[in-house]
Order: sequence, then structure tokens, then C-alpha cells
Amino acid sequence: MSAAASAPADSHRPEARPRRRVGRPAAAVLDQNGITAAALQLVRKSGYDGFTMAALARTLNVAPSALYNHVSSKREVLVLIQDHLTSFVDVSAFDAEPWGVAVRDWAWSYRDVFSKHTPLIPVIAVLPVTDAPKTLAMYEAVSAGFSRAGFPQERIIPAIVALESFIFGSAYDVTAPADIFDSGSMAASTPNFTAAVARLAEQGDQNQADVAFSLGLETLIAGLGELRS
Amino acid sequence: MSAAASAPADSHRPEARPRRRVGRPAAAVLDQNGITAAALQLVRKSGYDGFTMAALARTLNVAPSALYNHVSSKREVLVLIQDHLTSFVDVSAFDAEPWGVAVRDWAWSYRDVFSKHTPLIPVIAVLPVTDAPKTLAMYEAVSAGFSRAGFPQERIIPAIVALESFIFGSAYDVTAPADIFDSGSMAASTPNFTAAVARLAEQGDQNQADVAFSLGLETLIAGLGELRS
DNA sequence: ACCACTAAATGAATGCCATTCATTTAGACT
DNA sequence: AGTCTAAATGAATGGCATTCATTTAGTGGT
Repeated sequence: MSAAASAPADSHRPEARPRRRVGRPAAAVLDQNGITAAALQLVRKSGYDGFTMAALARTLNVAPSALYNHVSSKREVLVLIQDHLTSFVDVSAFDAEPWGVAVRDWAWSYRDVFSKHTPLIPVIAVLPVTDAPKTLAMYEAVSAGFSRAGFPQERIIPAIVALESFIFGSAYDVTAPADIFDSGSMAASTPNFTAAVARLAEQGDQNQADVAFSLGLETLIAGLGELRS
Repeated sequence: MSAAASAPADSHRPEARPRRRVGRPAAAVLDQNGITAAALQLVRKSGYDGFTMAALARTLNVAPSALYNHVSSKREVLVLIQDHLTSFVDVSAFDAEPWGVAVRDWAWSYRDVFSKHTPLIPVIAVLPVTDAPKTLAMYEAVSAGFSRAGFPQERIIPAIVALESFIFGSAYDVTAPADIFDSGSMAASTPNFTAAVARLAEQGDQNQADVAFSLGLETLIAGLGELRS
């Protein structure tokens, strides 16, 4: 299922691991799926600070250098994690629900998955889709939904990118400290900001981040929906 | 101008550098402003990969350890850079222009500044405003603009956060490779996505990232503008 | 003029880290 | 039995942020 395994024999990735051939030793301890699973488990247990190649090798009972037979860098492991996580993003509503509902479900799900993995955001955001087949599958499902909903073809990608940008930015908010907007000793010199923060806190039952995400998302859904013919 | 310098004698930051006292040696080679300026210059020259404490010390003709008399960690240097950069974000339109125009100018300026400094985004996004006085000043200017435009107080912060999230996510897009959406050998299995990418490319004169940013931003401006009373 | 004090500098040391490489191991074909 | 090769090892490399004992050099008080 990896990019390397399903790619043709072109020269796109110069150091792509070759396909398994007849005449090999059968009992490889490691492979990309196993590495991905172990990596994700390690991240869940130790966070991204504790996620080192040495620690990953330890959980696999292998020397750190052995990983480099299957993966060309730590970044590639991050890409594998990212692509795997993307398969947990729920796109099912695009098959069954009206466009607005589908986008809402997808966006919340997308944000929730990556708010627990914000260190991957800089990786995802600039990663060519060719290197992430499951991510590409998500785009296909979303694009199909937009197309079916009547979006002009040339607006589909910009609309998805705009939504995604909003989602990535919002994923960070989820991890922000609760008092991020406490102006402290500077309150006196920032009256408008301080007042707005106070008024929000007054009625603040809900999560800070969820209120802002909901507001932005509903605005985007309503506005982008107008593009449909 | 730093947070530490203007904070009261509370216990908020346990290791805050003490204020200058009478009886000190006068000729300090380093201070936070100098470090910030040198750090920004280094980043511009060498990027964030080349930005190390050792390299920063070298440009200041000082031993790496000397930096730690003025700064408690590399992260704090990143915070200093971030706050300094924020002063380049243009909020002037909030004084002179209608709300929609002001938000548009601010958002483009904000995105442009940080698209050249995406490694700071994970830092900014979760940074308490108390630690970044110039950032706080930006929020004050923006909040004042929203307030003057007739926004209900309790909606101001969520609206700003939503816009900011979109801006941060969009800043990454600017740095993405041009062929990020080329589905390559998987094109056959992703017909909707591939068609949408192709149709966009056809009329693509403009920058990918700018088209999506403009679409999302105009949608948000139009939709959020409705909240005004 | 001297002393005591202290902020700020040094340079060596620590403990990580990702990555490389020469070498070894052990299955699978002939 | 012999050959080939993917995949493993373990040592080495060069880098990193950060700590700390020590030194340096202004300053104010005497």
C-alpha cells in the first residue's frame, strides 16, 4: 500500500526500495507497515519529543541503523504516520449526506485527528500527494463530493485547500493553553482586546477552540456553498 | 520592551532575569534586542535549519553559553523573533478603512510575513500573549477595529481566532511545491480529484496558494461581516 | 586607592540526536 | 555445496542544546 510498492519503475524516487524479488531471504523482521504501527504507538505513549529513531528501534527490538534499510529518514517515518492517520479522517458523509453536512463532519473529524498530532502539520501541509496514497484517497472522496454537489471544477481545489488551511490552523488552537489570551499586566494598555476576552469568558461554557472553529467553519460552509451551480 | 522587563515582581516566571540594578558592570555585549536582531538576520541568511545557538553566538562574536545569560532557551529566541516579526504585520488599515478592507489588508500582510517563517507557526499558535507584547499590540488594534465596526463583544475573539487559524494554515501553502497535487501514477484511481486539479491548472495564471487564500478570505470576510449589528 | 559585589563572559563537559558504513548473518535460489 | 542478497549489527561521526565551574571587568562604598 506504500507509494514505493505501487509505483511503476520510473525514476521519480531515485532511492525507492525495490520490490521484493524471488531469491530473497524471507524472514525480514521489519517492514514499512510494522514501522508505521510501532511509530504511532510510540508517539501515543511518549509524544513527539520522545519519538526518536533510537526509541523506535528499541520498541522493535532492533538496532537504530536497521530502520534505514526500510526508511530513508526520520521524516519519512513522519510521512508514514501522517498518511496512516489520514485514513482515520471520516469522509463517509460525502456518500450519504448533503454537501454541507458532509463538509462539517469531515472538517471536525480532520481537525480532531490532527490536533493530537500537530507536529505533523508542517509535514502534511507541503507533502506532495504522490507520497501519501491514503491522503490522496481522502482528496478523491472529498473532490467527488464537491463535484456531485455542483461545484464548478476549477473551484473545487481552491475550496478544499481553503478549508484545509483553516483546519490545520485550528488544530493548533486545540492544544493552546486555556489562558493564552490573558493579557496580564498589559491589560490597561489593551482595553479593547481585554474587554473582548472578558466578554467571551463570561458566557464561556464551551471550549475556546471549538467556538472559534465552529464559527469559522459554518461561515466557510455557508459562503463556499454559494459557488454551486 | 520584553515581557520580563515589564512584568511585576510576581512568581509567574520563576527564572526571569532581574532588572538592571545600580552597581552593575555597564558594558554588556549582549541584550535581548541585539540577540533578536542578530537571530533574525541569521534566519534570513541561513534559514531555520542553519539557525543554531552556536551559529547565533558566532555572529555575535560570543561563546554559545553567553546567550544563556539573556535568554533561557532557544525557544525563547524564537519567541523574540516571532514577536518582532509581528510588528511588521500591517494593521494600519483598521484606523482608516472600512472593516472589510482593513481585514483584507491585515490578513494578506499577516500571511505574507509568516509564510517566510513557517517554523515559527507552531510557536505562535500556542504562545500566551503575555510573552509577546508586540503581538498583543496587534490584537489590540484588530480588536478595536472589530469593536468599532459593530461586532458584538463576545464574537470578536472567536472571529479573530478563526481568521488567524486560516492565515496560519495558508502560510504553509505558500511554501508548498508547485506540483503538490500531481497525483502521478495514481491518477487513474482518483478521477474526480485529478480532473479538478487539471481544470484548475488550465486557467491557472495566478499562484495556486493565492487563489485559495483569496477564496477563503473573501468568504470569511463576507460571512463574518454579517455578525455586525 | 582599595575592596566587595555582581552581571556577564568563557570553555570544557554532558548527554542527546540522526545518520553512515564496514561487516556479518542467514534465507533462497541454482 | 555454493552464490547471491536483503537485512541486521555495532561502532563511529558530527552535530546539537544546555549546564556549570571559573574568570573577567565595571561599579559603588569606604
